Amino acid sequence: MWIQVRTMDGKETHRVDSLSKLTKVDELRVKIAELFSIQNHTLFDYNVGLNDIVQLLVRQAPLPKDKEAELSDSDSGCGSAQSESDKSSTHGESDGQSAGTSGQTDTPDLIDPGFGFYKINEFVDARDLNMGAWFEAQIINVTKTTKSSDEDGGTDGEEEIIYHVKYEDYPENGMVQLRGKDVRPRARTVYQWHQLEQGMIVMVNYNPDEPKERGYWYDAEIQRKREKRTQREVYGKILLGDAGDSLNDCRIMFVTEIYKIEEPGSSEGPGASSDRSNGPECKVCKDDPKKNCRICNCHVCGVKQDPDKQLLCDECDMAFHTYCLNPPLTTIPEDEDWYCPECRNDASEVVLAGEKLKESKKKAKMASASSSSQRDWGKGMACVGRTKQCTIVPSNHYGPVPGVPVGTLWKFRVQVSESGIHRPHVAGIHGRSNDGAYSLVLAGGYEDDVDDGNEFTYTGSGGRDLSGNKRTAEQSCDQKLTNMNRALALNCNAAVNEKEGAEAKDWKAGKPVRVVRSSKGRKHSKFCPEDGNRYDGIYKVVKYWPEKGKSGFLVWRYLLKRNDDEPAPWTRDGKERIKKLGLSMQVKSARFHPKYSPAKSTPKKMKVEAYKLSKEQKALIKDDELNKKLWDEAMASLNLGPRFINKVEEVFLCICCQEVVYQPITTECQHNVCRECLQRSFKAEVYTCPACRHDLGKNYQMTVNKSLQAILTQLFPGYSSGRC
DNA sequence: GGGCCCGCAGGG
DNA sequence: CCCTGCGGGCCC
Repeated sequence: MWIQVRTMDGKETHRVDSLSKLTKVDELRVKIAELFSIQNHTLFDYNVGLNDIVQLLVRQAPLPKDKEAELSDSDSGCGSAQSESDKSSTHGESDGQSAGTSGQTDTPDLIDPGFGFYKINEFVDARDLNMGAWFEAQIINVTKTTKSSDEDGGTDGEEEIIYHVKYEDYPENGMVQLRGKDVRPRARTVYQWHQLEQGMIVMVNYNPDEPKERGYWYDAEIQRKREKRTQREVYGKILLGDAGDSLNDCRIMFVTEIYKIEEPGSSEGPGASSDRSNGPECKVCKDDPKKNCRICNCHVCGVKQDPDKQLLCDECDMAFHTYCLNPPLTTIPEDEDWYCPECRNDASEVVLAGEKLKESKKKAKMASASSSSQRDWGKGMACVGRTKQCTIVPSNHYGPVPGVPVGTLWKFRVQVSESGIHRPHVAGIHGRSNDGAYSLVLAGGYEDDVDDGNEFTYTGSGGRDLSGNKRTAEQSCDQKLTNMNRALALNCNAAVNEKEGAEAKDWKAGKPVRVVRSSKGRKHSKFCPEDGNRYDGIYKVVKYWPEKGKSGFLVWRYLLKRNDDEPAPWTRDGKERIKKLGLSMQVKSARFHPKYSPAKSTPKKMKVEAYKLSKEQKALIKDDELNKKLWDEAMASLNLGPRFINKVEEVFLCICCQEVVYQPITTECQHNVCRECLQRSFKAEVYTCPACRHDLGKNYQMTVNKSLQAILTQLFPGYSSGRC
């Protein structure tokens, strides 16, 4: 097996030969580094695209030395830590399969240098100072040095202990010298789900580049956890170390591998070397080397041996010994692709012209399966997932969402989804065919539609050929009054009629539809926003009917009319209200996405009318004496006009839940945290300020800052709904 | 600027 | 599970 590696600019291409299923990523890294004489590439550089299959077989991690002793009776070096009876109790265990124990049976003796927290030869975790992640390492030497005054402001001449470590998986890095704060006892305690609490600092596996994939081990502060019917979710702030950088609200994919951070001096014995880097790759056999596994080994015989004679099926990813095939293969096939007997399409399955395609495998149907496109899919806002979910109202809620005023503007559809105004990621109508439609988006997808603001026509969905994994296409057949089309019809105050449509007897009595106008609709409607997606309020379905669209195919059409007390955004009142509420384009995705950071979103400096605080608001701000400093900071942004509100939001953001503080506790260290968030922290027996770790004491009296709550409620009407 | 086609969310 | 879909980034 070989792979081809090309640089991004395409100038350099090398073939990496003699790889097998068992090639370690580290080995591959070294090979690539040699070929290109550079290091530290990303998957992107390797052209490993989304959905590309990179088969990794995980090397069995060296067993913890104490476990090794339990499992094998070839124990020789670590008897000192074990009693005689302990040893004898492990006799009888077969040593035949100790493939994972790296052949190095001697446990190094720990040498106490006489100072510092760690002994020579001890297994520890050590931080990589460039990326901030922690790696398994071993102490090779401990020395003392004299601190220079420019570091940490330490006094000149003070002694500092330097740990010389070797990263276990990166021997090519050689010896690295680290200070005490970048070394700690090897993590060995996995938290149980119920032990995880908001505010805890833990060690997690995270991949900043591919957040769904396995990555490196970082410290993280848990921001929230959630248990859904089928899955458990933990979100945290990834702490990148010295630079002080952090990534907020990152979904921790590996919730069963969240480690306790061990305190210096807590190690017992040599420190365990854990298998945490990889976890069991095979869910079936849990990487048990003794088991014959037809999933991670040969799919026919299940035996691990002869990895170089195992062919990987390009469809199902299973491995097959050449000699296990029927008939056996004597040579490795030349073809780029190889399919196992189960996946191979034989002649009888070939789809004849005009025949319906067999829908056997979804993957095979995807357009990318047949094209050789090298595009970098899966990045950007088209493909991001939601990072928060609106829980203020259920997904089948009719009418306005509390706290989201008419005129609210979002850059991306995913944000509209997060807000609860219009939940689908792409679809124009949100509804249920046996209930009704809750919301729709006007984005000019159908040119038959007309819009005069107060009234507009809308075209149903369907009638398009979406094969090729498309989301939209030419109209190519008639639409039916099913799915979302039927849902929207049910909003009309009339008995549903799937043939001719219907007209409401009393249109205002129909079910309310939240309407969002998108800038994409601007080519046809001047009521659409210049940019982004704007919530325009409640409309009702006056009537609906089938008609032949411009395409020549039948489409369902709807007439909707505005029925909302909140003024429409394009009216004088509406504009006034938008200004008053300080509504501005929300571009900040909860996901870390520097390209769309708010600072860059308004490059043009525009002179705006300063934000005007009412007398009452000014008084309330003055009342909040505890936060005088913060208010001074916020008030300095009054000249930003509506963006003053964003500033307030930023200044009074709760560090735990990342929302404007609710029922705020103003700590003695001058930070504001939601009462609930702080209580949660205390429940986890963390009695420090979540923002600065200042010790508040177990018996800290939590007093809600009523003045702050009052002014925040003024500035963010309805923000507290759903927060209690 | 237009075509391609991905993950994601939601319904059925 | 599978189907649907008035997004949106990347490539040409």
